[in-house]
Amino acid sequence: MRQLEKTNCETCRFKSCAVEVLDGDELMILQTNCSGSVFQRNEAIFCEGTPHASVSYVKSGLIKIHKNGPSKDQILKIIKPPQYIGIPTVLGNKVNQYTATALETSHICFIATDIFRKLILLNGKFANEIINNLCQDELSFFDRTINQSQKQIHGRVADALLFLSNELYGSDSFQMPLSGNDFGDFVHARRESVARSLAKFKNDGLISVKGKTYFLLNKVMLERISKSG
Amino acid sequence: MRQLEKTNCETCRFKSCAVEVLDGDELMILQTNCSGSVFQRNEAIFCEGTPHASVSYVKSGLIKIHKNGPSKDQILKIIKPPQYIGIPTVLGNKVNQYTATALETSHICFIATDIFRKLILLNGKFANEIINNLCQDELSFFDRTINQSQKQIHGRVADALLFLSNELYGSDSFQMPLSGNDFGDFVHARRESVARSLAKFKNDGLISVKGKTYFLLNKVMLERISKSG
DNA sequence: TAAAAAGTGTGATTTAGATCACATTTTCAT
DNA sequence: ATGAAAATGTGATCTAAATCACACTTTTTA
Repeated sequence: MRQLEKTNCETCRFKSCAVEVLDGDELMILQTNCSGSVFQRNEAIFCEGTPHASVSYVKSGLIKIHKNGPSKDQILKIIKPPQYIGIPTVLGNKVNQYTATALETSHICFIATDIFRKLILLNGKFANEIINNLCQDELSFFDRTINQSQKQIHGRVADALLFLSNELYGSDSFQMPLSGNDFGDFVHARRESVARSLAKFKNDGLISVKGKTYFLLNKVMLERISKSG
Repeated sequence: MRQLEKTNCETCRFKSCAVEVLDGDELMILQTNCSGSVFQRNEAIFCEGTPHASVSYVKSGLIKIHKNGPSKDQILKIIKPPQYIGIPTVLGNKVNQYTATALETSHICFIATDIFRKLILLNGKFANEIINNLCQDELSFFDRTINQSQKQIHGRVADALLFLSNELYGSDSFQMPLSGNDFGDFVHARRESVARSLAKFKNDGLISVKGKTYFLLNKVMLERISKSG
């Protein structure tokens, strides 16, 4: 059984926007019902199909949200901190509708569902922040869905590289957190197709790869490939 | 310019779950900032790329939510009443990220964004209902995305028929609200591919079509096709 | 009510990417 | 360290669905 540690929400360096608006009493409620844990690469935080009674909050690390489909696993999104995960699961259903797995060492807090709901009911500002969060999420998921389903493989792979560089790491070079299979699950393609696409990008001098380190050498061109599909 | 009519929210027969929890004062606030209008088939309620300052609420009719992709339009979801639309657009961005178009004559209410936000901040129960709504939405969108991107055409078309029958009309026969092109945009396929799939289903005795009326004759088999991809 | 426009059905052809096969490299456990 | 297991790269083949082409039907509007 995983060891959970008590957290100190009041002095937490990684407070969410939502928690920022809580008053003293509310923070105390959170405090006494929140605990944290560390997950290593490839450890599951929660699993599709199992019941779960906590909202999770990513304080550090990197998480993939994935779900089994008719023929393969699919990565719905990649989450970087600070961000809540599993809100829809916990508030909408009793059972997780997807799996969350750490892609690198990650610090996660767990907040009991009923407490989370209590905070929503108590404090409109908290609720408002959560709503903003869910809305932003929905919009970016729409975007991703459309791009993934209409572009062809080179465009999708270019998209993913730019996402990793711009959104996740904020740098033109980064350690690839995804295995070939994961990359495929992320861009709706097979591992082999992704490898071929990356090989072409290397060959064309758009990227270079040393071990797990990726360098985006020509982002302008990658953008163009992403746009043209 | 479209004519907007004052509504009476207190006596409205189509109150949302969220509005049900408002108290007298809050209902008054809503009342004075809510107006309605009727949209005919193919009329747009709001358009992608244009600014919008109201949340829309579908009281009756049927709405498609669609968005331009790199190569074609895509129907993200089909909304039946009672349901809010455009919450993410209005609360997340200033500009609509997608278009909403009536598929049949529809009654829509508009609630000014700042009022909607005010109600969230004022009443945690209202916020809670909105959050439930957004969560439910996200989960079903995940499901749909995975199914659409992993099944092949017959499975996707069977899915869509079952969705229309079970979710939208609650009947084994219904008037098809989608044109061939729309159907394609909904199941991520071309019009021709959909026609071929429907032709096969007709041929195999799974459905029959008279004009715009569809009869699902063998749902068990359609379920099986949907599952097997 | 006629003409134009939009929507639909179906055959023939093309193609992106899945699938298969296997060699090579990396990672992991003993 | 060493062998087993997992992950990766790349060529050859196959296939689902897009694309193209065109006849036919329905809807719109002048």
